[in-house]
Amino acid sequence: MRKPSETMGMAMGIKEKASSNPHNHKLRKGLWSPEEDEKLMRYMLTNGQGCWSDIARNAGLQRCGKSCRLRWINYLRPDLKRGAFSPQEEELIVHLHNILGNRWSQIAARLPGRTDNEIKNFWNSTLKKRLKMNSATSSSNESDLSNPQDIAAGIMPSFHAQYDVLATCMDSSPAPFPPMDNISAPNQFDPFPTLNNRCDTWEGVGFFTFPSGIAPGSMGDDSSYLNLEHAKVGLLGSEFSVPPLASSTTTTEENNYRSIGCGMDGKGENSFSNNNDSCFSNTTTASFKAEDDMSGFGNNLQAANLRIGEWDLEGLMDDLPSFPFLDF
DNA sequence: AAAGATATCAACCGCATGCTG
DNA sequence: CCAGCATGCGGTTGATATCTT
Repeated sequence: MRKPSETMGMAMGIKEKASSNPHNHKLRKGLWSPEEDEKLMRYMLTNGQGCWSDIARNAGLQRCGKSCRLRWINYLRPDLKRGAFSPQEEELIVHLHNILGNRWSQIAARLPGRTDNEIKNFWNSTLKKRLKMNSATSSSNESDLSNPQDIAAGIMPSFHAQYDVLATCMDSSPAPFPPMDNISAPNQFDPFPTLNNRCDTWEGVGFFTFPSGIAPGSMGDDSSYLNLEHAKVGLLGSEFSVPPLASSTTTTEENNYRSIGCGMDGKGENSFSNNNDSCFSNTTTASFKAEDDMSGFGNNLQAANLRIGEWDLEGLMDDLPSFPFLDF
């Protein structure tokens, strides 16, 4: 594992020498030197957060505000948790990714002290690979890869039961769920179907359980909508509790994490709000980002022209008690 | 020991949204 | 309404550490 080191910073310092020339007003790029870190850290601790371009200027940094912001968020923030992810954190990340997909900032908001970048890197470099290996191992033993349930089981053995729940839901509920056996042709197989942007596709519903009497899609006028208002996230036959958004910190940055507006944004991605009420009053048809997410059985789902509306995943998560094994 | 392959992660980039004048 | 700017997000890149041959 590569550790941040001064040598890296020094090396970059040399590389960036030209741009740090006082007569050259080009902004510096690349790795931060310890001196730059100190300047930014000192400024932030003294003055607090403000306009990032002002911070960059006032702190005497030849960096753009964006770069300063990133450095602060990902490295200098005092409340950052250092070191490797604990097994509990790993599991939580996997769970949250199943629910939220690649919404790293949303995931990070539930892992105090961790940054979206860190989680994203960890997912891409470690978890994805590990789960893929699990999948391969599992599938070579007993599973038929044409069956999504088996894939999910291979990737996340502990989630197998949730697909049973899904199957039950599908059996008893109308319209919104595409038939599982329509989901994928074996040779188009995305080795990772359950891990890609789960809530962007119907794959995600596999991990939701519904209270009795509430059938998925039965709450809205349009039966193709999935209303998650009362859905709970299931795990291992019991309710999987997702930790609430981090609330112990008071920095603006942390608040920013929590101030994502409700509804679907222009990117076609849904964003969420802490305001549960406003979320539901703001119904929007979601045309989820699909360009690189609809691999595997997602393609077929897209073809089915399904829509997901009235998401209140934020509310859903906030309603749940704390994740039990995290000692934040 | 050296070279190549792989893993890791800091930082950048482009795009989108929100705010303000 | 529009333009410009600041901010936030997710994807990607590239440098370096570590592992393997």
